[in-house]
Amino acid sequence: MGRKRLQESADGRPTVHTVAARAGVSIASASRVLNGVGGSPETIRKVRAAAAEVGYVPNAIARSLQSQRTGLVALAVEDIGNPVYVAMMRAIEAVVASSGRQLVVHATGGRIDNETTLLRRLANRYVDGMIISPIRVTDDHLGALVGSPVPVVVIGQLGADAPVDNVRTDSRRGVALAVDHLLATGRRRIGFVNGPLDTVPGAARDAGFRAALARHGIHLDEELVEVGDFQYAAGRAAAVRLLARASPDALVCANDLIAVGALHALLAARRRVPEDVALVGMDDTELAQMMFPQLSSVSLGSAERGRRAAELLLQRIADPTLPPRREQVPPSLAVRASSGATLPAARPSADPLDGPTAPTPTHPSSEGVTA
Amino acid sequence: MGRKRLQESADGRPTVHTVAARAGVSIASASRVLNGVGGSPETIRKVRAAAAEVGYVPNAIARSLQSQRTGLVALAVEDIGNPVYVAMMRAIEAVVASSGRQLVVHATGGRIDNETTLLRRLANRYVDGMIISPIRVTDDHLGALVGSPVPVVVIGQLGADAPVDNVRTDSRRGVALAVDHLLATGRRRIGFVNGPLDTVPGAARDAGFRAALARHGIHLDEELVEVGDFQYAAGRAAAVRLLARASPDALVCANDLIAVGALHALLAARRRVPEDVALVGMDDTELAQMMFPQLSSVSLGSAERGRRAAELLLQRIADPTLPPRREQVPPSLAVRASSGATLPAARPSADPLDGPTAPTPTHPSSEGVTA
DNA sequence: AGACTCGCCGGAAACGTTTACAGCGATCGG
DNA sequence: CCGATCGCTGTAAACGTTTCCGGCGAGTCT
Repeated sequence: MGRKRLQESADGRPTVHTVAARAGVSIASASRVLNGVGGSPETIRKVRAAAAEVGYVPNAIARSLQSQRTGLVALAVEDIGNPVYVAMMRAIEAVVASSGRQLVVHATGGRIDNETTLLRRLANRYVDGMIISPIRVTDDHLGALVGSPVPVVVIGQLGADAPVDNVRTDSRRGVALAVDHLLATGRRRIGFVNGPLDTVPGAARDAGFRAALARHGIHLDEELVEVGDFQYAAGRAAAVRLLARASPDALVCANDLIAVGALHALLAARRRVPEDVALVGMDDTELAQMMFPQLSSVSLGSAERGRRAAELLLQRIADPTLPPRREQVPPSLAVRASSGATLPAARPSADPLDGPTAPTPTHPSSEGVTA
Repeated sequence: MGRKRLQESADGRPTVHTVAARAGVSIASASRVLNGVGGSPETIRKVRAAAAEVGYVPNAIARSLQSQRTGLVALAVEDIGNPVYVAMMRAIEAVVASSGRQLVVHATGGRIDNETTLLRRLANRYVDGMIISPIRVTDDHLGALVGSPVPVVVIGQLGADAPVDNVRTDSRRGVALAVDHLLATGRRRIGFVNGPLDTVPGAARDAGFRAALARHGIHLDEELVEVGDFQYAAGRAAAVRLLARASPDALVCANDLIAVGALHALLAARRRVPEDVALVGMDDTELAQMMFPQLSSVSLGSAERGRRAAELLLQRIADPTLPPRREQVPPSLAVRASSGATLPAARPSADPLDGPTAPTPTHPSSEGVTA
């Protein structure tokens, strides 16, 4: 009852040997036919028939071992639930899939050790490359990055000299877009709900906010700044704290999740949006359009960044000798109902579908004002 | 300058041969030490030192080829952006990661051909198992499922006789929970915004809605039923159509995304929620709690289903001879502000954070009323 | 007609790991 | 003091595939 040696795999499934034996040819010929390279018409016929009869499917692992490539690409982000990463993931998945590869997703929870072990584990060659969007960057990171045996593309800010493929945006300028817009529409006491300052985006957005106010010669009242983390619940709590001690007429949030939390806090505190307080989020995720009123949001081009990162990665996999490249996606501002009104103006009853005074009725509107 | 044969891998990275040679032992001894099984103290010391010096990392592919397991688990869902799948994915990721494995994610877009090719491709053994949540089930599916050479667990409704591990919920009863609740709070003209009827969940929810009304002896006005797909935009459009021709005092939505779309449509049409129209979604995703007012929603235990599916899969990977099992997660109803008021009652000013008349202030409240 | 090319074929060597097996010295018990 | 036991080691086979290379028959060119 024992399987014939060298004929079928351990679990009884057919191998290339099975097919070859059944077709009466060598495994070399069988392999060639199955890969569509070479073979006489007669051989091709016999091998195809044999393969079909036994239901042969090549073993991807053995193939990988031989070809030194797995057809897998990894993506490591902090939280696969954050809509901004969902958008990135969608874009990446699309280009990765179009190259016949598949995506392995890791949720790092933003923990440094997780990320570095992930990077080090790359050395075991289980994937052909990796896209990582680290939220904190340490020297350890950098070391693991440059020493990585497989291509890595980083989405996000990185030291200027790091010899690593990198696609980034300018979130400082993104925050400035929001501030400019709010000032232009008559807001004066602009609050800021940020994520942790020890993260790369948190620090950049804080700097951007302060710089933008300074550029307009406006003194920043520290009471108007609050910090939580990049989640909904924390954003809501932070906004509650801020509202308890200050009365902003506008709120910039470092994140759409935070912005949604802030919207909750505002509505619960009986402030009208946008009449009493204008609200601007960041990342311009689908969430922004799902809220009521729809949220203005600074687009940091997450889908675009994902797409470009994936393309960079595929190119580097194809040719590892490429010099490190850096791409930049400019931010833009999508103005929607949550910051649309400078005062309770008469509503133009244009589109019955949109919120009070919403100027942009189109659905996936990316018609942002690029400063 | 050519690399020494059998010493390092094609790209110059150390192999077990490198380590063995450097330590002056055989590759068998090196391998044993590196796997922590056997070896004299002296050998262990030498091998460890050699491995550290050359920075040896074992090649996962070669290991997989030998051990016949990859340490990867696949998850195939329709849309990785839908928060219900995000919740599932999180839960699955947690248990999969705790077993030292990693998750490969596929977005099928709900297209049948995609799903079946995915299932057939399992035969190439690139993953140790797969969790799939098909939205439509054909005979082709079933064929590929039962014939699959690697374990597959299905999340969702499946033919009663299919010999496949399966975790499901009872969405018909879920819809009934919503209808009962709305009737109990005095609603009489209950509308229903559903997804496509040719999908498994769409059909089940339609049947559940009709059965629930019939059970209460209520005639269903077909004007109160509308169909779109399971996305936000389509849900919104469907709700707009429905509101244009009928005046429900409550709306059940097959999905939280649809419910959010319906909320938009309602607010834009100047219907107050819940005073004029009560709103209940399904899936009880994070989105439901992010809306204002917070949405009542029928929990179908998506995280729980994901968790259980992952456990089933891991068990079957460990022991493939297990008989097929089926688990059922009961639905429950989370009542929140969007259906909380039967009439504009006086607000208990309990928690300043919550919406008008919100009865459940706790955050990730899963305190649903299980009927 | 003979040397050459050319297409096809099969044997065998890789890819990098784990592991069955056998050998071998040292220890232990009688 | 000698045979059995035990722990350690190295050789080699396996996992399933692709591919290099030499051989061979049939044509082609001179």
